[in-house]
Amino acid sequence: MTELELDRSVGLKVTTLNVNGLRSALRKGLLDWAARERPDVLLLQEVRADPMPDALAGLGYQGAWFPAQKAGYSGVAILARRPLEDVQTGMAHAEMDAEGRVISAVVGGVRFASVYLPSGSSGPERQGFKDRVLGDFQTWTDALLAGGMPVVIGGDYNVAHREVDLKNWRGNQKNSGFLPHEREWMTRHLASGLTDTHRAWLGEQAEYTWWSNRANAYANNVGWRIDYLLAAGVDVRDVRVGRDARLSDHAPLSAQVLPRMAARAAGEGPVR
Amino acid sequence: MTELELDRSVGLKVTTLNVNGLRSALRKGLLDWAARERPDVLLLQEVRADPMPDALAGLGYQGAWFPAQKAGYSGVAILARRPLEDVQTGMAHAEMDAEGRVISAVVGGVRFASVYLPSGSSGPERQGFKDRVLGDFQTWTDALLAGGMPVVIGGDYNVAHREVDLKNWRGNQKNSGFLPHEREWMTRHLASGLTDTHRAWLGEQAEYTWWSNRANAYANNVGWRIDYLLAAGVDVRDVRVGRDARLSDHAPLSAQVLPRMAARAAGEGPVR
DNA sequence: CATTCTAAG
DNA sequence: CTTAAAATG
Repeated sequence: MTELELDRSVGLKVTTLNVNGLRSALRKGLLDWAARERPDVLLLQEVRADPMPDALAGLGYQGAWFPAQKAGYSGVAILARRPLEDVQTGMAHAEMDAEGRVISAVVGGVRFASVYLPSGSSGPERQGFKDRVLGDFQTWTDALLAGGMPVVIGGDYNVAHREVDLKNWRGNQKNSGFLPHEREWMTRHLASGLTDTHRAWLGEQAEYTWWSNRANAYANNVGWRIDYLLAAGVDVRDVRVGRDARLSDHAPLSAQVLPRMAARAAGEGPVR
Repeated sequence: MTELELDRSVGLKVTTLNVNGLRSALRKGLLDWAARERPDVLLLQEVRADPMPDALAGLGYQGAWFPAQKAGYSGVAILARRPLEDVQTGMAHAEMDAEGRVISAVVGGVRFASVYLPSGSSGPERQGFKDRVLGDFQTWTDALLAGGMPVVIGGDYNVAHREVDLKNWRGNQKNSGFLPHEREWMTRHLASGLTDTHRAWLGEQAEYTWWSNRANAYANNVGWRIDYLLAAGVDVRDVRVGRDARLSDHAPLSAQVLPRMAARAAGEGPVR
């Protein structure tokens, strides 16, 4: 057994990725990427397909799927190379659950959640929906954290938190995703006991996870950081944005998740 | 001036083509094809676009367009490298004209019509529509022929006339496009004074103008002859199917159209 | 601008 | 199987 394998055996590598259509991401090389990166837990959003159990089975993944009622729309999934325990589809919220936006499962003693919060960019009606469900989602995470089990939430929040989290913060102060009340909600969300592991590990440097398909947003790195890995009760290290993966309009966001004890024993200083 | 150019100067080269989306055909090289083939008159069906006056303007074509009311559906056009006179959109038939299925214009003293008769393959309702309008279309061509002007009708009739006109005639006797009453209608249509120039020039050999996109119909040449150039009052020669063009699921069908006198003077024996 | 779905062929 | 549009992001 190599040192690398030893190192990995103490934790779980997790990746969150908005695939913008799983079939599209597969065409763009998701399988090769997964074979290379080998995350232990893969949290997918905007799957836009009914359950595809064979999608990553060849690489040893099993999965739990939560599609939207409407075909080709939204949908989340959680895949893992270890047993998935106590899968929970949805968050007991009729509107959110009709759109397939939350799924969670326990892997290695940690509850992992794949979350796709609504976009408000298509109009006032959807912004209203987003605004309403942010509060309900907070209620759900409050209950989750109260359970006491270690938690990792990965997903597309459709909110950039601070000015450093998008290229044109000045011009986007009136646009969905960087509205003052969305940013304040994110501040409260993090204060409720969830660490923004990207910020904690990588600091204040600008690094984005989503680029519009319009213009040349990606080439010019005109992006937003709207995908997060939030953690409670675990230590997290090696947080990394896979900017070059090009599997969708979002980048994969990965990290090593370590049980508190194991990390302490290693004598390092990981996040939280 | 070469002999070829001299030859061309006595007549008009006409091509009919179901483009299955003009934008798609442009992507597949319609412009290069037109620059090579240089038909004087181009009869297009299934344009599936609003008027695109610039589409072939660079090659010296002017056009008349008759789109369907429903965007992206059906639509016919007639383009020519000579002046278009007396353009007539539609056939004074509310249902047909709402679907942009007939347009005609006079070029060089000949009335050219671009026709897209309905498909019945999507179900009984559309087959019923097709069956009804075949009679109305015959009424329209009767009036056209009664006018006494030379006529060329080019288009997608969605009917194969005889057994030689499709690969699997036996298996298609109950399928739209080769139903007995459709074939009988075609027989009467031709008997009303319109020459099937393809049959007249090329004889009994099997040659198709459309291949399904399914399976490997094109590679196996499992096709149908459902596109026609029908003529009255003109001589027609050099009828040719451009099987290798691959501009859509249909092949272009081309011919030389000669005023009766010019053809007679040349001492040849053209069609009719 | 890219995705998936639908209607139509 | 392919096109174009519609909805959505």
